[in-house]
Amino acid sequence: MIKDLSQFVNQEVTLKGWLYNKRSSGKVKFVILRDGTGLLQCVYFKGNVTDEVFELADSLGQESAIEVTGKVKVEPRASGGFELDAYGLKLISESHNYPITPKEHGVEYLMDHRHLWLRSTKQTAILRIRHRLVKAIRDFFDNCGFTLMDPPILTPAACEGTSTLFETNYFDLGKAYLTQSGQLYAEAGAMALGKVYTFGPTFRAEKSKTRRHLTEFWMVEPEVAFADLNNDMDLAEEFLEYIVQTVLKDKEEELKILERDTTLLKNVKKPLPRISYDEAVDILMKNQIEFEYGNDLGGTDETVISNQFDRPVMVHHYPAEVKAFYMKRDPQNDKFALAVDVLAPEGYGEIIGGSQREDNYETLLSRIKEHNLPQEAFEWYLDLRRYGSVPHSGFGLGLERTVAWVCGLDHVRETIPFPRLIYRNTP
RNA sequence: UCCGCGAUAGCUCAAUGGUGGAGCAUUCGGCUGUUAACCGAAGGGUUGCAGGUUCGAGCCCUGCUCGCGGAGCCA
Repeated sequence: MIKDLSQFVNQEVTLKGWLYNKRSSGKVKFVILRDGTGLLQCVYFKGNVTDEVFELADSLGQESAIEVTGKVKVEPRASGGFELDAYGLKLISESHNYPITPKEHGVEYLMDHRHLWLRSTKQTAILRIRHRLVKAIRDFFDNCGFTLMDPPILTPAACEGTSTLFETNYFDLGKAYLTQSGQLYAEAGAMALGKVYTFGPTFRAEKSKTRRHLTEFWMVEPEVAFADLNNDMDLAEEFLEYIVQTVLKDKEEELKILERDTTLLKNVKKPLPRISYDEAVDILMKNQIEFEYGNDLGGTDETVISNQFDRPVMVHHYPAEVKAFYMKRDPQNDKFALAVDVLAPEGYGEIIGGSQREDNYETLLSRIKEHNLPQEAFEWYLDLRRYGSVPHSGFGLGLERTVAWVCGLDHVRETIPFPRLIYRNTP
């Protein structure tokens, strides 16, 4: 593979891949090979190679699948530091009029050709960082005694009762919905295994049209028995530090390709600042932001607040009214929910939302009624409070928002191979 | 659902109400060290759709379609 070439200097190698680009200067052809691990400039001199090979090099279209043979040379003039003094060239399969040229393209056009756009340097860097992030997330929880538990994707009712969900017919049982969160099921898991996490796709049918929204996205949701809100925040900051520092350490090359300024990412270390909703509102007031006390924080509010800090900030104790029914209220003041949102810096907004859960049967039942939720569908959830209920907490981290933040992208649509947006479900 | 912006060559974009252009891509020619190579030439258009105003509309007006950004909702 191209990434391993430093071990093969002055040796003959044969590599398979695709033609990324080519340049020519009469009797010299520069063929840039792409193999998924990097780029390699292959040099063909007329006279050093057969006429057939030279003509073939001349006729290749962008993204032709090829096999090249030559000697690896240290070459400061080539990007990457190595090049191939090439003499062999085989065509595996042709490519002509490749739709994505080395010049500029609009996002809409690139998204129409997403299946091909994925081959480009920037996109492969993003996909590798996404992969590393996913692995870091799994490693963190696996090493902390969590058990992975997969929740169902088809669910009988809304988890939180607020979002609009994708609906489908489920045989004779009526409607089923695509899950918007695995959390309620994770709570059942926490009562069985102590510490669990779910990690899978979730769906929202909201007509959200912003750079932070997808209709299908991935979320990781840890849930811990015998944990209160403070334990939850402790876990969140340790978790964030681990996954961000891991990517910084292992994906330096990819972050460089993306021209990511990693100054602020390096600050992602515990302790993260913790402020209450009231303190957050004070910050808004000091910055002359128009804001009605009691409302949830909007996108611009989050940006103003997070700009006050040099690392992610945790905002806790939100007004209970703007939060989900299952969140436990503060025993000191039941106007507030024991909830926490983690806001990423640089305007990336909420990447984590979590809370301590209501563990009292009577209270939870009355919340379900207040929110006009179908009690029958939540009987199993109420059982968790009937049989050995304990304080427990958890949070959800949006993978795509995290990838966008770490990569410094201005839209989550580039963080997932095939994004699903309200006006796009292809390719 | 609401607010704002946009749609012109395969792509990215120009064009004062008066003969629709450029760069890249494609094809052909030139160049023995190119770095989104460069130089020369050629082909390439129902200006998103439907109406209207005007002697004349890519440009002005109305409606529609599609897209982008934001709000709300949320991770």
